[in-house]
Amino acid sequence: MGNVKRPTIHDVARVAGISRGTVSRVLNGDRYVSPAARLAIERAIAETGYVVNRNARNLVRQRAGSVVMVLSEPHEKLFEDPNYSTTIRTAIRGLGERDLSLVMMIAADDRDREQVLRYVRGGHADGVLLMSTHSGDPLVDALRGARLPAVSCGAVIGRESVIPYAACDERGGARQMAEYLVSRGRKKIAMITGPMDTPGGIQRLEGFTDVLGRKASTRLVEHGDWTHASGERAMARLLERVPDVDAVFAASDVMASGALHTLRQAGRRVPDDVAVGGFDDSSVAISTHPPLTTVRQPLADVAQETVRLLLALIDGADQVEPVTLPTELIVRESA
Amino acid sequence: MGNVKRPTIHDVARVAGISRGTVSRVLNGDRYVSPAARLAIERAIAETGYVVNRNARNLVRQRAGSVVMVLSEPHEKLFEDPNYSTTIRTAIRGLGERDLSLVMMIAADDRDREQVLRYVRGGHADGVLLMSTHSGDPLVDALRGARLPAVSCGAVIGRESVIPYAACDERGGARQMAEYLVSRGRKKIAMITGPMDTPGGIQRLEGFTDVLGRKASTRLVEHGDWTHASGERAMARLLERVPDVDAVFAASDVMASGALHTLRQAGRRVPDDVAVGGFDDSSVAISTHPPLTTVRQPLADVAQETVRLLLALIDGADQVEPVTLPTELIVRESA
DNA sequence: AGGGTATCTGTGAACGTTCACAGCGTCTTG
DNA sequence: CAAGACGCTGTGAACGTTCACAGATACCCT
Repeated sequence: MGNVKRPTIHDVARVAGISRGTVSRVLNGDRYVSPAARLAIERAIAETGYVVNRNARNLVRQRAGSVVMVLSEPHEKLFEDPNYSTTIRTAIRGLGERDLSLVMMIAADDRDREQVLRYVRGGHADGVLLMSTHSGDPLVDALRGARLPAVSCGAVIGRESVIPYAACDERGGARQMAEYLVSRGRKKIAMITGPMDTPGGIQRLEGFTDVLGRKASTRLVEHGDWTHASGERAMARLLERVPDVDAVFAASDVMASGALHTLRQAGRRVPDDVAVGGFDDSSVAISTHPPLTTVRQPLADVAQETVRLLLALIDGADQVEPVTLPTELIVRESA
Repeated sequence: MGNVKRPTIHDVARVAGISRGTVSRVLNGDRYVSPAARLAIERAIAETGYVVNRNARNLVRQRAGSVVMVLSEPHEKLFEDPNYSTTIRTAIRGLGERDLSLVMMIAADDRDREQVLRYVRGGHADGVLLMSTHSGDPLVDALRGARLPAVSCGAVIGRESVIPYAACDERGGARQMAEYLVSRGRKKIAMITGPMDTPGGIQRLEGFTDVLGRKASTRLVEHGDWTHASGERAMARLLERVPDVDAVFAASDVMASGALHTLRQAGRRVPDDVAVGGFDDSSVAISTHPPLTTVRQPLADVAQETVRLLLALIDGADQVEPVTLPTELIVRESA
């Protein structure tokens, strides 16, 4: 649009009175440039307003110049978390320092996945950042087949060995919550899990059973699917089966909010009759009544580590060690 | 990594026994290609697994090959809405058909904005998709200066004439809610607005006063900042000033949830004593007690229109007409 | 038959970089 | 003083496309 022609490296060279080879060298921080030349070139760059053309650079360097972040949300759950915002922002910054841009793709259905696959297969990305990918996802194998650097933000259960990841210590976080409920004198502690094909689903339950041991009988465990409605239903089933339940740990704040709803309708007081714990410390945690005691994840750190691993892979590392970071218990009024 | 060399258009030409010019023609859907040549080339493409190199194509075409979506979230509000997910997905699909990829940037603070500006100024994007930009944002003028196609998803108040947009009819939606509350016999209807530098803040209040007329006295209007806490505080002030208030319309579900909290603490029953209306139909709308009557926006349609406008601009249109789409009232139990 | 279209094809020259190479001073060192 | 090392510079050749142009064939119309 009405763009005046952009200055090229030739223009800079001409203005500075130096060859384009040397200009390229200062652009890329080569050692062998005389102070005089460097100064002249920097002046010329400022004067012309030169910015490198990424297409030309990436063409000759044989790179794509971008990393694609794939959001796999099997359900209609989607964004919802402030998680994404933090993660995306952190990723953008980390990648930006290496002149990589972050392109977004969503892999919610087969059509989406097809598109993602074509994209990465086509060599249009230098790496892949997987978000909330579940274990059965065909994308994982496809990506593996494409031999492209890929890292997951959050472990991909059953695939830890095939896709490196940075994640928070979900199991440890669940353990914190369970220990807290026990320490408050709760005796009959139930759990509402997430889907058992997600890391959050599996590992948060593991942490729970770590603490409760054989007290964590199947009678006290119900499975949800992260949604509010599933939290409601799971709580209803628990109340029916174990009327004297005095605490419930939901694997997400949203499900905890559903549980609160059911408890209220059943006339139970929270936390007096039943203590409720959530997970995520998402925005709903403070909009429920009472506000949720929950587990906070170190999202920014996880994101940063994810990017670090991916960059290492892009730089040619054969493999990288997964990273796990600790969570924090946030005590509010629901427990 | 370990990538075998990717086939180029030359390889396809060689395998098909046809010149690269003709290959390029079938790739770009040119009319003048004989059926025989087309067939041979398609075979060769399939055989070699050829995929066009975007850098080379974009280099010669003098395009960036991507559109950047800028998320401007002045506060810590950030993602939160499923809004984003829908919008992003729709945008990816729409842009994908034109071989444009969607790169994400966040402009929450000056450092971010600086980065965004460098990026678009540098010609690294063919267009800009503005999300939730507020009127004072320096980015708007900067973008304007860069003479780059830019469209906002949701109007930028005070800048409607400078940045084209697709948005839902916020004012009409607020009108729907106000009319509904009136029709249910509510007499003292209050409003909790959003920040008055956002379209949602201004236009939802306008719709409210459209219906209430002089009954919408300043006594009945409180300003919030979209957060839960601001909803709580605004409601508290309203209760103090107008104890006999019998309905409140909050400009967002999150603030409505805050209002519910305050009302409950004040011993008011919802909807019996006070009806509560929200806006957005976001995930919190069904996790509150009682579930919120709210206004749903046609997000997918808005996103699609936004992309359409941007593409028109990229294609060289001098200007485009803004688009406004109707909202829908969702009646639940809070009103 | 001859001239004009319409359809199809191949070729050369860009697009804006980086990178390897070669060249040339100057300094150090044996 | 020759030989090498070091610091710095310019040049040519890629990278993989598209696009304009020119040439070739076939067809239609007068």
